[in-house]
Amino acid sequence: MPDRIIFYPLDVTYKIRNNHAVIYLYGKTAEQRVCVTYAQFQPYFYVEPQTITPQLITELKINPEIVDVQAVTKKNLGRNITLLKVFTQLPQQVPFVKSKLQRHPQIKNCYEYDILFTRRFLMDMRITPLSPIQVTGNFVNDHSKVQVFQAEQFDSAEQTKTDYRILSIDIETYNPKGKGMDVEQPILMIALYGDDYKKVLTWKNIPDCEVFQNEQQMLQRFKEVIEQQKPEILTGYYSDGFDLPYIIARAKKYNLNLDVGLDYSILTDEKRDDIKITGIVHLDVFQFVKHVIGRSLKSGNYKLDSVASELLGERKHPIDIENLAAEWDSNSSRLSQFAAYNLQDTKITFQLCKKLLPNMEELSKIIGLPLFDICRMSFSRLVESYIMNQTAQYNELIPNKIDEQTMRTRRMKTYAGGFVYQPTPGLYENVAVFDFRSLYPTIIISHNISPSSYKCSCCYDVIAETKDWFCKKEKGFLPTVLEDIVTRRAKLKQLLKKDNNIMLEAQSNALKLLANSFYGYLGFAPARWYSFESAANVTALGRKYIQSVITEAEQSGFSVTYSDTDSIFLRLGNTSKEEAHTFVERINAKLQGIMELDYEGFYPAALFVSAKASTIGAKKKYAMLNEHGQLKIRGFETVRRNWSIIAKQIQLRVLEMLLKEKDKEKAVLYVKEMVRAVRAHKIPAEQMIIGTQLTRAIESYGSIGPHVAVAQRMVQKGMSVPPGTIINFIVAEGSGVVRERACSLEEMGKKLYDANYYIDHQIIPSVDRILAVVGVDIKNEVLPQKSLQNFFT
DNA sequence: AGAGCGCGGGG
DNA sequence: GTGTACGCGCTCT
Repeated sequence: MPDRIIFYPLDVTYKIRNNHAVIYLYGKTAEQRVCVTYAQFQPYFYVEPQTITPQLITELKINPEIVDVQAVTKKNLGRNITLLKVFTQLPQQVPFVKSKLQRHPQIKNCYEYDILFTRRFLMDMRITPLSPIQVTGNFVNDHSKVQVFQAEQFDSAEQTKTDYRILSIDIETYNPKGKGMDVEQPILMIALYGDDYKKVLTWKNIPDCEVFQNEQQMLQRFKEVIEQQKPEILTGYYSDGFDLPYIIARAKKYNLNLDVGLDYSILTDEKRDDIKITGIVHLDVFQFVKHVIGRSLKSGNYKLDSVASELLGERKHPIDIENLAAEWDSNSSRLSQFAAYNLQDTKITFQLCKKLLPNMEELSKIIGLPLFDICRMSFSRLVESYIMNQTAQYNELIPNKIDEQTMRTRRMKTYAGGFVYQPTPGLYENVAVFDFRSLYPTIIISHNISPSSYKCSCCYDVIAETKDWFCKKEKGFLPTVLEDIVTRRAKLKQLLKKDNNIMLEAQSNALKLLANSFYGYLGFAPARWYSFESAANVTALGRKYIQSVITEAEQSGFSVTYSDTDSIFLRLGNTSKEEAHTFVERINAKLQGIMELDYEGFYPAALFVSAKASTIGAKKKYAMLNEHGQLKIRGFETVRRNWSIIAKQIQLRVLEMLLKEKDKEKAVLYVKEMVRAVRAHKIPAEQMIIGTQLTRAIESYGSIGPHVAVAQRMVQKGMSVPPGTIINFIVAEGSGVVRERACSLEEMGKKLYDANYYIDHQIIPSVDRILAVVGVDIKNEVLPQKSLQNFFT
């Protein structure tokens, strides 16, 4: 007698058992974690023959890897197409059989051969991650940490919600000042934070911590806590790139088996930049922030402190982590503050995860992909996955990915982008920023923009600028999918008016995100549904619409400072902030449908710099001062690590002097003074250090940059420089290219740093475009003699 | 000018 | 895992 369970799928994988692909769905019932297996799903793909003949089908069936062939009809961009559905024994045979059949003289093309097997299963079986399903089958014995339920059948179930157990992790490592990630150094603390467990593990006597003899025992305990806490979600901040790879590397050193997977699989970071744990969803909050919500944040960076501060109103503990190594060595009593700092990081990561989870959950359900994938995908991939999920409903064929050559061709072909109101470089006061993102979805829907409706033979209604037209009679697949998103969202908004439910809100956000990403997807070169003509006409129409808003803004007494694809920066002039609000309301009242101008924020000061070698303002490169006196810096590369401390410091001070203090003379004097100090070698060499990461094995470098040259000498001295090492170097005086003069701090000895290099390549580039805005040519200010010298010789 | 390479997040 | 991010800017060749 079979059992029945209500199951919430969280993640999916598959294994080969007895020459058969078996799906392993990991998730939970209302009570506990469970693994559901299913063995009746067969891999397949499609081939398009010249003509379908019984002989061809018979011939294909002789193939040892092919288990069945069926004729099917699908729609391919509006046209019907007859195909053969070719089933193989194993998923990995699909690409193999596809390559073989592609060479067959009677076969024109192959389709859907690169849809991941687990993805195919979810789509075809209509199994939606996180949505409960009724599973009929039996509990069986298997080598697993959770009960395994062998499924015979899946049925729909009542859509109820369940909670997930989250465990947040964060490590602190021994990392003496100035060094990058170095897995040769030990992990000092591991914090874990969940609903029933909030603890810091360490191996020195620190109050309120779980103290171990050594790092190895601490790591062993880390594994135990995961086993005891039984999280469904393990979260961290940049845990894909730091915490987990670090833990894996240290465990490897001690030959410690990190078999945390629910099938006893070992945690590994081999050959991938994300880390998957079988049966436990590893959510790296940073990935989701960076890919999905980053653009909507006020903060210009994605550091944990900034993001938590903005989303939670909670900060990291204000402690200088650079001092940890020294305090550790001296057994300082202040170590408990570092433990508290460590725990705080897991706490805010836990809270961020909880806060963002509804959005991720709804995206996961709407797009039909597991949370693991959702939290790591960029907009275009989210859109593509959503469209792929919709193909079944419309019987559409999924277009193939394209080859490298086509990709290059697509990338070469450009079209006029979104409207860019060229900012006049300048320092402005009272700037209001508006977001105009729902413009493009409306255009795609109302103008039926899609590849299948492009230049139809039945209607002719040209778009003035492009002389193109789109069918008015037959709706294209893509506009249909997009309109469905918009309609669903409109209904949700009605519901939200009555019931301000967090999940409905998240659903609405997910749909908004998809709708707003649709246009970008059409022009995204690797897109399966890429359509140059569609993208080009969307922007052409967009420019028309936006320009009319800009005209209106100007007529209302605002000056437009800057505008690009999705935002407009207005200078208030004599008008007030309230009038800006009124203006937005007035525009919104006129806009049709869901078209909407969002008020993004108000900035008392804003600085726009010019693009390189141009008097036109650079796109997405500006610094603004918000109402709380914080600088919002966008697009300046100097904030990065591979600039010297001195250059970063000078840039920040100059921006502060211009935006906060509004004192350009002071800024110029400051730069001149710093240049003089650099020239006189009054700045300590430490401030001149440029840190660049060695990303691979030293032998594998073709071109030898300054950091590689320094690393080569380190190797000669017998030091180990594994990939990931940050090479700190200083450019010393002398002749030859930069590489020949790059030295580590130790190698500097009595040598002097090359003042000219730092002035020309670090300091001036970090401020020249900023100061150019206020009419200062810093190069001339700093090097006034040059022109005179030329004059006299 | 084109190719090669590193940046972000973490400590 | 039916696999291999992204877009920009610097340095070397």
